Amino acid sequence: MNLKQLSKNLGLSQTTVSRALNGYPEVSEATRNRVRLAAQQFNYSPSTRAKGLATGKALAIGHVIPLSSQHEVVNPIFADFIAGAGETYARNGYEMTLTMVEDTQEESIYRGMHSRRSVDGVVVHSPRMNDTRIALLNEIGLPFVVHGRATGATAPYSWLDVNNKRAFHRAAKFLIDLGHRRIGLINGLEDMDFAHRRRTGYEDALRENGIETDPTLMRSGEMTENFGHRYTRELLVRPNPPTAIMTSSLISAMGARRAIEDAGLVMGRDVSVITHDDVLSYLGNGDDVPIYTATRSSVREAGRQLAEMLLAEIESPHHGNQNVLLEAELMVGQSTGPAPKT
Amino acid sequence: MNLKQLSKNLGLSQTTVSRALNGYPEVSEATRNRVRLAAQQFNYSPSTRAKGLATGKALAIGHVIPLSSQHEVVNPIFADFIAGAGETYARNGYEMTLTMVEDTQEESIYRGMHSRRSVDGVVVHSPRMNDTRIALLNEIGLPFVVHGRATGATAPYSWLDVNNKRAFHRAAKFLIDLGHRRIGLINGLEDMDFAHRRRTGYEDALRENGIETDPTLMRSGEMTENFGHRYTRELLVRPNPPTAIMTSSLISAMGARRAIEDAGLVMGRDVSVITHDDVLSYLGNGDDVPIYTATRSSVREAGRQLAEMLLAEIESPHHGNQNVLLEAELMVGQSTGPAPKT
DNA sequence: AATCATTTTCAAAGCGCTTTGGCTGCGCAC
DNA sequence: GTGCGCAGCCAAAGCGCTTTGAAAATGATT
Repeated sequence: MNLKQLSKNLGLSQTTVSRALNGYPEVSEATRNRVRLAAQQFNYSPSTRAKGLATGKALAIGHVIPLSSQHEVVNPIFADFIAGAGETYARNGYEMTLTMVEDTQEESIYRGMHSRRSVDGVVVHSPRMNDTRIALLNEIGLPFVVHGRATGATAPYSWLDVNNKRAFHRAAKFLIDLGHRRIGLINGLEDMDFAHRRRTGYEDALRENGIETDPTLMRSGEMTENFGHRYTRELLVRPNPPTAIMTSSLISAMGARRAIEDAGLVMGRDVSVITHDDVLSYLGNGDDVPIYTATRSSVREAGRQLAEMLLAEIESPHHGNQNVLLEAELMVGQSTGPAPKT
Repeated sequence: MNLKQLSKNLGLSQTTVSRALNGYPEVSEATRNRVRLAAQQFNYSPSTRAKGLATGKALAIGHVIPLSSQHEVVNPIFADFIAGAGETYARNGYEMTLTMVEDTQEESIYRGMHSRRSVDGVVVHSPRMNDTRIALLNEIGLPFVVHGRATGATAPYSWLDVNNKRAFHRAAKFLIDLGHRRIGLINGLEDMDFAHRRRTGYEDALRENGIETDPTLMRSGEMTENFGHRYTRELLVRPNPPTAIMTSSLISAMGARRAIEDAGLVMGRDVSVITHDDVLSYLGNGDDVPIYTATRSSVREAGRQLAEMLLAEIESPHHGNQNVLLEAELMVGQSTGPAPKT
């Protein structure tokens, strides 16, 4: 069923039917109802392609997910982020198109999206330090919002981010207050902007409290379970092992815990752990009392909000850039305790 | 830059330019090269929408991800599955559109996709027992491939599945051979078809070896860490606790391990664990020696293959249905050992 | 009853592409 | 020199919608 057939059926012109369905005022309520009913009855909905052609809008948002070319790891937060964004799109009649791409080819993907006009805007995921995508998107004029920020980007742009620096600052301070002096950091890849900020927060807290930072206590890598395990093990066999460890994700925290227990130690007593928790739906940090003390911020909620920002930007451009900084909560769980006296 | 401008620039008709770019033979190689060069130079690529309108194809595949309406859990395998499928689509010039939807509204989503012709085909995720989507898609004539199977579906359809029944049968047999008699099952939601099959494999193995199945040893739910933990704890405080546990995902296995250790027991010595492992990129089951003994099958590879099946179906319909059954490997890790003598 | 202002409807153009059905001009056979 | 086949190109229609500009119907006003 298409517009032509539907309007013939109703004995109306395509114009009228189109207008009736799209809520234009120059159509009487009586006919509008008649049209709506018929549309429903015949299960008519306008072809996205034709509509897009006629209006010049794609009614679609692109998400380009970079796969780090070496590791081929899919960041597990995407599923939840996208679920959040998807809710917003669905409510507003937008589609979401997903492209997974090696980070080396991202530029051509964005150019392609723009020149074939397949999306009205894009979400930039996992910004790196000095990310080149921002300049690129500004240049080609494709609306976008960044999930995170890109230290080093010169032009202004819209973003939504968690206050990673403050979160890790607070977490480190919390450990210091408990008497910890040697605190390990198991961070995400530090060319990622968020990981860089987290390290800064951690280092600032140490310095402000008169603790020298020790590069051998910090490590960055893909946030997998194995990475958390491997590096925690390395830390624990040192002559002077840390009494506390901060990790960038619940998954690497689980690896850390495994290493702690492998070493015959008890998490929260012998070694404290604080992690960042993105509140992924399938992970969960304990039922009532959190297992891990954590800086917490829902990535799904971030997805919802960011999508709204992007749609607003698309529907009324040139309203200036929007910047949203979400604060993470510091939730105390069972994984932290006073530094053991040696 | 659009076709019209490009052809004017070249002093050729739109027909010729279009044909040159799409590789039709009625164009001389000389002009074809000239056109290609110019297209590249002006960064021309045809509008997907216009192309779609003209050809009647959308060059897009829809993935509809059901969110269980009660739990709002995003199954973590989607990220990897979609990464796999995305590779195939990218290679073949297809886009992927994603819709996250409460399972109660799926039907209208599929109907909508079809009537607005926004996709050429869809992937059906997480089939349930007696899934109604298969009949629906057959009825409206939208090409599809199911990731999994739907026990109870009457009409034939294309699917790609892991041999879940055999995998769990083998795993249970493996435990029985080690002397285990009381084996717990922590399964996914059993209205999901895969979970049902896994239970059947487990039960068959018990019965074939003269062990009575005990419903109080089995439980099904969302495959979260917390679920694995909670139910393992329940099992372990029973008067006659199981000596082995099978779980449906690495994540619930991690929860099970946590409960085992909370109880002061050692996994692999006091309680054996076997899990299914979907080989998610960020999880990893140990580095060299697997931590968990597992039935293993890469969901990412499944995504790649399934996407290929779907594209084949779209490009040459009526070739009959394709069915692919992947076998899971049984990888022995450190989480299993002989049943403790009581 | 005639006029005018609204309201309601319509025909047709246009969005950017593909594709059908010619048309042109060249080389070859007769 | 006429005719034919073929390679190479083109004009125009059509895909399903929106939107412009105009016409028809209605109601209010005198």
